[in-house]
Amino acid sequence: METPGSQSSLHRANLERVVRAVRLAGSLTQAEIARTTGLSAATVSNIVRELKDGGTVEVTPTSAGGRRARAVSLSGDAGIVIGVDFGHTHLRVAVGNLAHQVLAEESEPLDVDASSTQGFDRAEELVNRLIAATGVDESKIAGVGLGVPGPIDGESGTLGSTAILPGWTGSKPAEEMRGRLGVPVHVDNDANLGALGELVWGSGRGVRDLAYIKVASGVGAGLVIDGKIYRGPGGTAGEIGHITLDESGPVCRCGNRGCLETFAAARYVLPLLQSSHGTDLTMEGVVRLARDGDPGCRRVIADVGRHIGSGVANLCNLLNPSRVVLGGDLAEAGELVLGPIRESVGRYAIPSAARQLSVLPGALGGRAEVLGALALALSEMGDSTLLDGTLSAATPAFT
Amino acid sequence: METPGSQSSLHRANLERVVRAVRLAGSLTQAEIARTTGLSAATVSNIVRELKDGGTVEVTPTSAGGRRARAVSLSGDAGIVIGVDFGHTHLRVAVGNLAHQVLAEESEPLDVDASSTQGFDRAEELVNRLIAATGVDESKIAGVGLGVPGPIDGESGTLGSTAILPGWTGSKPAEEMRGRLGVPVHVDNDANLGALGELVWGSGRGVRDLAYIKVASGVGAGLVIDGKIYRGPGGTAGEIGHITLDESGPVCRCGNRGCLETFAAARYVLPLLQSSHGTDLTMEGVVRLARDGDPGCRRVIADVGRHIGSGVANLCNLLNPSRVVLGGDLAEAGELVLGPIRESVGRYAIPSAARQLSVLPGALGGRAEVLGALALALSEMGDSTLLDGTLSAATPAFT
DNA sequence: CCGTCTATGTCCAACTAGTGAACTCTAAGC
DNA sequence: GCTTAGAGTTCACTAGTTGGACATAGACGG
Repeated sequence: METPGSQSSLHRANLERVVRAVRLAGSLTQAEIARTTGLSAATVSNIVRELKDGGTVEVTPTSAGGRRARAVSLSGDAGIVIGVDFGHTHLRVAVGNLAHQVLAEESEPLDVDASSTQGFDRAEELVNRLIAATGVDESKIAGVGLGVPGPIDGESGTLGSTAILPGWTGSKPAEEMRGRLGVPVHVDNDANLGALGELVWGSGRGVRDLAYIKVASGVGAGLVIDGKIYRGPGGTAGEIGHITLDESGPVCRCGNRGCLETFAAARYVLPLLQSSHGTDLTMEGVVRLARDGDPGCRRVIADVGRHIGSGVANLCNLLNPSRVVLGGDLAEAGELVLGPIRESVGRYAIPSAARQLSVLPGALGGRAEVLGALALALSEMGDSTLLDGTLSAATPAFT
Repeated sequence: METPGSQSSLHRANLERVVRAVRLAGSLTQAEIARTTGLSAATVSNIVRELKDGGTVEVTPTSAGGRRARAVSLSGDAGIVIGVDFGHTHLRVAVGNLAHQVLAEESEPLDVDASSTQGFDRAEELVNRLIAATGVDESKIAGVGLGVPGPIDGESGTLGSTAILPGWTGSKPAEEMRGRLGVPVHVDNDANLGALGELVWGSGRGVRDLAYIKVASGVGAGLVIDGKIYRGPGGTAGEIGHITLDESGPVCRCGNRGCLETFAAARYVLPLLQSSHGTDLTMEGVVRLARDGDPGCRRVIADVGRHIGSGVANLCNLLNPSRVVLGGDLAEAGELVLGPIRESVGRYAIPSAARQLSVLPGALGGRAEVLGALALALSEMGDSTLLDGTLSAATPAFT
């Protein structure tokens, strides 16, 4: 860290290499570590001892001078990460460890009109409750990922104007939560986190580039390019909801006309069904009715799918992701909405780009965002954090 | 290389670090190298000696035991790279050195109907001529970047169907050229190379994310994300020309209707002016007439700009690049086309994304692609190639 | 014109960290 | 019970970086 490019940094890199290998495999013997990392057995021996002393790693079977295959695995309590997701109506929290396991997860309703302060209070409470429930040491928290349903200004960390949580505009969620929990907090918007969540734990496993389309009260997309969230220089990448589909279409809340959102988002779609199906319909309800065979709801969902497909076709021509994952309430409609999407993509995207695109429903449902927040905390932390001793009570008092 | 993660690799990394620092600064003293790289003066001393012996670096003023500030710079003949660009009607070749300087550049007309073999023959000839002209040693060629006006299949390196160079479909340009020149050849399509060229030498300097829009007989975009060409998993990213603007618009050669290309590309636009301005009009001619005040041409160009702006607005919403550079013949029209583009972007893109977007004309004109090819050769080579001794006749006979 | 001062580059001894080879240990197979 | 093979450790060695001592040369001031 101090001296970039000199033995100590090499050593650090090798430590990380070992940790990464162990994490990916879950559990390895030293010999296997040596093979997968390319390091010599002797080096691995030293590194494993160092990590074991530091507490980041556990050596399972024998403890003394045993010989046969001692499995090395990340010690469960080396550090934990927390994901917090503020949704339109929910607050969700998940606790995970550095081995990418989710230890606990819980959600509770959140009043939309609540002030941001109340929201953060509730979040802090729920985090503490979950930590207590899992029985881990609070000091082991390595980082927090935070999802908010609105645009975040990259530099200042300020939450931009969002019609979803009216009282929250201008607040600085990362700062707030850091103040309460005393650990690094990383924020991003829900679409980006959903993308990351599906990539790591859901329908995007095995892919490096993914677009996560979330249809709820608005329409947004989270882009993951080469395994990392792509935010764009201004932090507003992925605004698929405001692609223009029809220059003379309905006026959108963004001020333009005929945005994809005006054909697909709940706030514009639900009114279409009000005269026939009553006024207190939700997107969830429409999906349920459609699955039960209601023709009107089916038609509306298919139309929404077609329009989303047009947007995805544009996305596909421009970005050519290998996978598109549909999230939000609408994903529950399954083929009722995916079919029309695929059809539209097939029609409007150039064939070579469309051919190798797979459009899948999200596998995580409403959990995608919290899990993405967890993944964000893990990735922002980097593997090095757990080697710094700040976590694992390593570096005994010799300074 | 053999042993990833062990002193020799550290040494390699440090060699590269020094080379990179020198390249970026052009010329540095050892003390400055030590400061910018963070390495110790002793290490720098050793590394510089090694590089000097290897021939990759030159030490300028004194040669013996002098003390005051000996400038270290990349030796001009440590290696050269070559860029080759096959355009619609041109063949362009540029020769550059590892210090990112262009040593020679030349273009000649190329018959569209020529076979690919003839084209490669001509390219080989021109490359040899330029090498002879610059007086560098042919064995110093480190790599070649090759631009072709059509889609390249990433895996096989096969040129896809392209209406621009009819006889070339199915050829493997990289293989062909490698066979002739005997050095690594990297291919990409002209839009991607144009993007890279403008990024490194033109209107994109200082930016990390850029979209280069090339309007010629077709409309394509090259995307650079975080300093690297983004091709997408299928290699077809950037197909902005086939974004659908009007579902019931004219039929496009891609089979869809109302693609951006049908409103902006030469093949669709020129016919509009045939009855009034004659049949042998070129895009260049239209631009010239427009600049001279011809109202019909001005109108057509403005309309093209508006449509391109719609496409850019979509691009902007989805990807949020910090800069869009317009290339191709159309760029010569300057504000006549940029104005309408900006206007359209302002209208159709979400404000937060549009606000920080700058739309600029290309600074390199028709040279963007060759220079991009040069840059591709440099970047694909990586800094390490010139440390391998394969180039610089290092590693004297002691094995 | 000369001494002093300072920054530059080089040399050397010390130290860090990885490696191959030898060695110890265990469990399995005969 | 003996052998064998794989696992992990120890040790001497080597590669490579570092801090400090040293030589050098130009700038500055007298």
